[in-house]
This record gives sequence, C-alpha cells and structure tokens, in this order.
Amino acid sequence: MRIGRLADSCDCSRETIRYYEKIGLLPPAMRSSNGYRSYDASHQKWLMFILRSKALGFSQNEVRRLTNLADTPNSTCKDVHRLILAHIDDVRARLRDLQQLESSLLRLEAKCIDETLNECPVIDELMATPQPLAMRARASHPVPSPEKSQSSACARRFPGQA
Amino acid sequence: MRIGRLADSCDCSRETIRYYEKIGLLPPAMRSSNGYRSYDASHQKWLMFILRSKALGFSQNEVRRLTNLADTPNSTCKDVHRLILAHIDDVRARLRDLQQLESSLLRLEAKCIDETLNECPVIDELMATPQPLAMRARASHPVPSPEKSQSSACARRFPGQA
DNA sequence: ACTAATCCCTGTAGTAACTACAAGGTCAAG
DNA sequence: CTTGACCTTGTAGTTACTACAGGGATTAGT
Repeated sequence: MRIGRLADSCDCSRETIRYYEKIGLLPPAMRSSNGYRSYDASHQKWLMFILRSKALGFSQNEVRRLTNLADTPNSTCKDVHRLILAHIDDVRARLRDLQQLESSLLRLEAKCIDETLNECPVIDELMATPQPLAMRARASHPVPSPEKSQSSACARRFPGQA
Repeated sequence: MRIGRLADSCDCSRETIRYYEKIGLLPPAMRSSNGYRSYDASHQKWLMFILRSKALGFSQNEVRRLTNLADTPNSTCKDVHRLILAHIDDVRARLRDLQQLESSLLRLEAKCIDETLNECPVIDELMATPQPLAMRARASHPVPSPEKSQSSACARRFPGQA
C-alpha cells in the first residue's frame, strides 16, 4: 500500500502521515525500489491508533505516551488508565473554563439593550481601566477622575495598522 | 510610563506588549530620546481592552475587529453585538465538542476493569482496524480474518524513535 | 511511442499567539 | 566604575499540522 491509499483508508492527508513519520509517531515506512513509502496493515493500525487518540483530544505528547504503552510488552492497563483519567481531568477543566466564558459573554451580551446606540456599553466595559495605573503610579500626572463616558475617545489616531 | 510598568499594571509580559505593537493590535508607543517606548493612559486602556477581549476567548482577529469597532466613531452597538453572538455560538460549539469528548473518554475509561491486566482493552480498542483496508483494497493480499487479540503485536520494532 | 495526468519524493515556509533567548545599549545606585 | 535593572532589536522555538515548490515515477489514453 502506498501513502495515498493509506491516507484515503484512514481519512487523513499524505502530509500528515509523512509528518507523523518525521516526528517519530508513526514507524518509518518500508521503501520500495523507487523510493516510495510502502505500508502494510500494521502501519494502518498504528495510524488509526494515533488518529483515534487525537480525535479523543490527546495531545501529541500524550499520544506518544500511549503508543509507547501500546508498544511495551510489560505495560499494564493501569498506566493507560492513569493517562485517560488525567486527560479527563484536563477536558473537564477546559469545560469549566468554557462555561465560565459563556456566562461572561452572555452577561456582556445582555448589555446590548439598544442596538441603535452609538455609544456601546460593551466597548466601554472592555475599555475601562479598573485601577491599575492610578493605584500603582507615583502620581506623575494627576489622573483626572474616572474619565466619564468618552467611550472610544482614546488613541483615535490608530485606524488601519495592517 | 515605560514598558515594564505598563506590563506590570496590566499583568502581562513586556514581550506580549511589543508583540501586540508589532502585529498592529496596539498603537505604536511614543519613543523617548533614548529609544525606550513611552506609554500613557490611552495605551493602557487599549491594552486592557485587548487583554480583556482575549480573556473572553476572542481570537486575535476578533480582537482586531473589536478594536476597529471601538475606534470607529460611526460604529453602532449592533456590530459589537453581532460579534459577541457569533463568539457565543463558537464557544457553545466547543462546549459540545468537549462534552462529547468527555463522554467518549468515560466510556473508554470504563473498560479498564482489571488494572492488573497486561492486555489493555483500551489499547485494543484504539488500535482496532474498523474496515478500511479490507473494504477498499483490491485484495492484493488475502487479509487473514479479523486478526484476533494480538493486542499490540504490530510494529513492535518501533520503540524509542524520539 | 508519446503525452498528460496522477501519483510520489524532499524540503521549506506558513499558521496562532505568543515565549524565550541572544547580543547589545542605557541608566541609577553603591 | 562596576553592578544590576531596565530597555532595544532580532531570531528561534512552541503545537500540530497544511501548503507549496521543484523535482522524479508511474499510469492511462491516444
């Protein structure tokens, strides 16, 4: 089997396969006389293994550890189990982050009451300085009170900077 | 204010600030006679704006659009609203993906019944060939039935490829 | 037998969004 | 006058690929 067929059979690109070989995730292919890579069923298994692991969200490094475990005769199921649990924790942490994000965005979105408004409360909220400069500065310039609703009056000399 | 103080006040690194200037997210700083970057409150506002937007998960491109909107006098709140809604959709899609991932991982994890086992059902599942080769191949070699529980017998000649 | 299309090869550069470092200039304090 | 903390630029590294460029090999059709 040449690279194109392997790629088609696993639904990934040739480049990806060559890439996995280069970084040592996939065992190097045999080469036929013309220099073309030549694959068999075992390569296909490895590749599917890698692709399935990735589909489960494992990083390259984790996949590497998984393949190492898969390739080690003495490795117990325990190690695999540990890796999966760690990954589940990771996924859950990301879930929590995203949920936080979602509610923050919804809260922000709720501020858009009047869509015809030219002053955008969202922009204002994002733009607002909380207290960092005034608090930390040794008051080198006065800081003229909370700068009321100038909206986007700052740095207007900065339009299309590529 | 020099770069160090701005960085401290916004809790980001000097490199990040220089980077934002380089890619045109942040308006270029004034320079004092020695060539040092010099910032004022308006720069700080911009930077906070960018950092808050990023914290809400907006990509660089989205942040760029947001800053453009913030900087355009005629922009209505509507455009901002649209951007936020699109982003919320995005976040929700990612949430769904992660939830899928989590349940897949839990399903997989549940297969680890006996941790002392040397044959790992997880590895086996990840390694399994579904039907691609046999189905798509023009049967150039026989395909000797579903290759029963050889576990990780393939490509064992591939240990530490760094 | 010739030609065009389709494969394959290698190597490099690009993506997002930074971080880290190298090699050097500036400035204030001890 | 040296040390240390700051600043400058530029380049390379990260993750996980993707997209060429510039070539060779094979295959299909005429």
